[in-house]
Amino acid sequence: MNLPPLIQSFVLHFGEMGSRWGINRTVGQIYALLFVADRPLNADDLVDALGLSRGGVSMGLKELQSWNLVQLRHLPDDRRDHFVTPDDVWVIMRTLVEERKKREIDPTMTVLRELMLQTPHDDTERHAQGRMSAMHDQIELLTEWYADVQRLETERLVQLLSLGSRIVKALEFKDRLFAVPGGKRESAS
Amino acid sequence: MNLPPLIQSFVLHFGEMGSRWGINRTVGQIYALLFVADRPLNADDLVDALGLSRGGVSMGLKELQSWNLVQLRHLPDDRRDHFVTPDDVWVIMRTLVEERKKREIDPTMTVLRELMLQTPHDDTERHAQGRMSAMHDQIELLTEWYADVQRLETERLVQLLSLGSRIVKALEFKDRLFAVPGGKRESAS
DNA sequence: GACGTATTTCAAAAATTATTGAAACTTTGA
DNA sequence: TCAAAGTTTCAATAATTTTTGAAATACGTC
Repeated sequence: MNLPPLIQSFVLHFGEMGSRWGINRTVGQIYALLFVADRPLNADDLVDALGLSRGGVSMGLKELQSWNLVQLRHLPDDRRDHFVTPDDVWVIMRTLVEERKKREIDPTMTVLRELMLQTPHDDTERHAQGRMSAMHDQIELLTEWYADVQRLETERLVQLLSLGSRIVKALEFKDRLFAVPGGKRESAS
Repeated sequence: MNLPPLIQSFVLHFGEMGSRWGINRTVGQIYALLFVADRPLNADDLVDALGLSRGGVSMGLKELQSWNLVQLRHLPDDRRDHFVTPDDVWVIMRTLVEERKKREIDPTMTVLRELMLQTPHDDTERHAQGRMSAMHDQIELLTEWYADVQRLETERLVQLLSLGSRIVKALEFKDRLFAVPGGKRESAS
């Protein structure tokens, strides 16, 4: 590996974190380098810079493309494939959430929905189904909230995040105007 | 494995998803069973129900405890350790986010902060440091938002989530009242 | 302290996942 | 159609992770 020290530290860290993030070292390193690179890189660049095998780079890039985390880019007068990550870190974050949801949440929701349809057969199963139902409903609330918020332009989203929990102050003030249909009654606050 | 069909499907699914969630099959199955069980279970219960080895169950429980996802519980007149998951799925979700942040985000933030302090040494490093800085700032905004929102009572949180992006309507209305101190100047909107 | 029970540890084996590199395939331009 | 350049595949190998189960340790009671 032959990289400026700042970049090398970053790349090595991403390689190490890979296993916690559900990707392998190779993929982590390739992504890290593309993320900080100041120009599109091709497979040879990656092989040289990271000291990986040709095949490994090819597979890593394929995986990153399947995650929509890198994009193919062609340079004039060069028929090799080059790759970049999106410039906008918000685009990257949205992609990450989207893809993780697809891989880590959607399959479970499918199973939970199926299990909801079965008829419990004794108290133990009835209790289990109740727990699964609670899990299902909570995940659904979260994913629907995200689907909703995700449609906001980045600028509004940042505004919202910057506000943090001060948002609640605004809500308290407006409780009467924006009542949630069917919402619970509360003790006067 | 000897479980009612509804529970068995759930347990097997969690075992399969384990690898995507960064836990192993054993841990996934143990957690799933504890989550739906209608009483605290001990290590023997888990060995019998899941067909795992004694040692595997011990290690799995240790890992789940390190994640704060299961709690030790003692029953009267029984000196064996029993285990439960928290009843409240919101408590579970908060724990999960907390622990994933600790494992998947905090180490990277530490590295990013260190790399921010280094002096870039040419244009390539300067560009790389800019990218790292953008990554750092975005993650910080998100984690601070979460730290903030996380302090809300569950009821308020659910209220907020239910509102989804309709929250923006409220914000638009109140832009002038809740200006963020030090916020960016923007083209007139 | 000694006994019986419960729990943890850990080395070895099994299973899974990552990586290499050579061969096969694809694409492009002449 | 061919040759050269670029890319992907995949079987073999390496590395890592998971799982087992027997031995060691801890705990509680007499």
